[in-house]
Amino acid sequence: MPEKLPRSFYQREDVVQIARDLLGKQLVTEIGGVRTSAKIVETEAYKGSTDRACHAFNYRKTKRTAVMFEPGGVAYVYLCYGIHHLFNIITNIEGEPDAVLIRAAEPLEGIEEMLARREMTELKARLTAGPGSLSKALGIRKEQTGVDLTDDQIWLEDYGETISSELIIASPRVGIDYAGEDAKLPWRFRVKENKWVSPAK
DNA sequence: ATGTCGATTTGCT
DNA sequence: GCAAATCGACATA
Repeated sequence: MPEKLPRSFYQREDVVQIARDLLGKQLVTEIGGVRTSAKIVETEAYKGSTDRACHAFNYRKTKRTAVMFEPGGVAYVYLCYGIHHLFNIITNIEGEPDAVLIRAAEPLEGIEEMLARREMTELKARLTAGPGSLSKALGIRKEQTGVDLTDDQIWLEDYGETISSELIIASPRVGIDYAGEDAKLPWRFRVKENKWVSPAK
């Protein structure tokens, strides 16, 4: 039987380690009465205290980032470029605004529903490759910000699959040139030679 | 296959 | 005002 990841998984201190650990876990949503799930194959870590690329850098708190200061184990969904809903998992203890962005996953359950949400007819990697696409396929919208990940709307399951470290590729995050030196940190993780990751750079 | 561009909320200058 | 943790449409080659 799969195990729902407990709050303690998210409340650990090292957000980079959590980003690695999330590879191979299943992201499950039950929104609108339909269960959909996908196996995570690509993530990125953001650390509020020291990382210029993070929205809550230097503990900057706004209406949008307030949820990042909550104890680990809740969802942070924000709108990027005015259109895309990007799904993040808040980690660490209350007051430490760290997050992991889920960038890509392999579709497993509810594929018909995911295709319908994306207005697609054929199963292609595009369905869930890239943070905006993935959220749309799983039915996640910014209204889900603050949802408790140990509750029954959005959660993660562990099927005991571990991705060995040789299969994890670390690389710099994209689209964050404004972050200066921090843009070079290798905090993006993906599963090697996996067809479901977003286009490699 | 590669490039440019528009969509359109949020927060900083 | 403008640029952003993006994507897909459309153009050209």
